[in-house]
Amino acid sequence: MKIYNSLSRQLEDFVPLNPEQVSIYSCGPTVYDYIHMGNARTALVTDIVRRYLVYRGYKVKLVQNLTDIDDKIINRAAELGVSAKQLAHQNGEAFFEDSQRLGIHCADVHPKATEHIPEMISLIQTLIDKGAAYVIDGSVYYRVNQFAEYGKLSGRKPEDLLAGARVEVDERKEDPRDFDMWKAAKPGEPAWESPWGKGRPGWHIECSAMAMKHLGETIDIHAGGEDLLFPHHENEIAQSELATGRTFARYWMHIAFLKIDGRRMGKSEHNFILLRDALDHYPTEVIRHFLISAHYRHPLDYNPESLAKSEGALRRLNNCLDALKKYEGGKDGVPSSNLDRETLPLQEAIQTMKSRFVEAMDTDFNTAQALGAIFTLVGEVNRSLATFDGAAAPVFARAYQVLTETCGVLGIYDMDAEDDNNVEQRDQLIALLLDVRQEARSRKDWDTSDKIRDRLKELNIEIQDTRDGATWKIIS
RNA sequence: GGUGGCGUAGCCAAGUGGUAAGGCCAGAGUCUGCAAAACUCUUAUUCGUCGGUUCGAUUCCGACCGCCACCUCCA
Repeated sequence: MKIYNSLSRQLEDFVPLNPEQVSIYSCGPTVYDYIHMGNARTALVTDIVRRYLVYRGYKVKLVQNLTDIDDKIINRAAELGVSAKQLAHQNGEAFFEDSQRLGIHCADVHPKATEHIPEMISLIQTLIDKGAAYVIDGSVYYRVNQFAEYGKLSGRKPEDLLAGARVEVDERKEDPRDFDMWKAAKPGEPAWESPWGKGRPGWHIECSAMAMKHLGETIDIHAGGEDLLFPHHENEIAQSELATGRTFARYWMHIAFLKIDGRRMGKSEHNFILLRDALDHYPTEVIRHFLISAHYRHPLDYNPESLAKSEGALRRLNNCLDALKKYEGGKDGVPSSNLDRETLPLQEAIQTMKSRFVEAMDTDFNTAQALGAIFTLVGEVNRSLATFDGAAAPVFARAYQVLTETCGVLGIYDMDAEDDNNVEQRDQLIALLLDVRQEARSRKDWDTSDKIRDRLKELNIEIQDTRDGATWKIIS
């Protein structure tokens, strides 16, 4: 299994530090607003990485933080006339709600910055003791020139960082590259006690402290949006590695931006689509399919056309799976050797699909390629479904199992879609109507027949007349 | 100015030093009382442009053109 490591800028074999448990830290959102589709992409990729590792037999511990104190939160709270704490809490809850609606499983730990102040203070103190930080007017700065490897993640040299930089240089800092780990409190701001006076943590220190607390000094995979590569992740490395003398994260994964109209979807651009709004318009699986239709390191453009394409693709997948479902768990009846020979191509297609899926996902989680494998099998199954009818049930059952298993890793098939108490009665009523309609049809009473079809359609139930009689499905 | 990335059919998107997965759309067909839906089939001699290396390049190298991102908060 290979992962592209941003640190080495190449594909590397994935070998977890502890074979018993893979540790993953994912940079979560700053909760001053609802999350948008770009945030969703990162969260979804992390979710699928985790699901796939589990599928491959690993145990995984995933930690995803929430930044619940920073300038944006303070400013937004002031605008709204609520406390920063309250605003962060509300948006934190909304974040969990939205994530869940996208089918993202909860992380094992969702640490919050404000609940780890002691750990951060301790880490900062360690760095001060090592001469890697200094205090000015109650704020603590990291001394970048103490860390020889600074810039190793982003490939930036000290001179690069100065020339043409758009940073407003704080004259008090020893070096323009130095960054704050602890911010002295301004009047009226939320603040915590510290050895350097009242204040609050800087952005980068929280991830260092929380990742190390929950996953140890060295973690396997650290993931986040590509915008975090510099300075956020670079600074996390500087803080953590200087403090512990150990490698902070072994594999760095950076998820490319979601774009809209060809430009980055971002909060500062005010061009974002909220995840919850998208979820109001499209099913979970459609949005997931869209977000994984391109490889995670490639930009993806959000637009209604692309979502419509995913809807079409999902329809194709669901039709196939629905047709296959009736063979689910079919007893392993031994097909006649004759049939066995005839279904050999399908049996091989199933095996091929599974190995192609694994190969694709093994190569840096290539979801686009994995989808290709899945849809290739869908075509094979559809052809076989027409050819073999029900006689090849065991093979169809196998196809169903493999397809649901792989689609389950990607989260693009909702097996329990209609798991509802009223379903049975509804089904019986519709069956009754179809019965009546069939009688009308045999009398060539097309008026009655069509009336039943049309009226059901008004109720979003669509009839399809097939060779084996009428079937129906719910449309939206 | 520095750093990184991208440019594959009408659209989206994989991929490989040996001749282009998959999806959407479109066209044709099957089915049907008519439909709808579904399914099947068809759709890039070609991978931004120009050079180079090679028996052979879309894939490697160079130049150029176009687009994007990071260097300030943003996943």
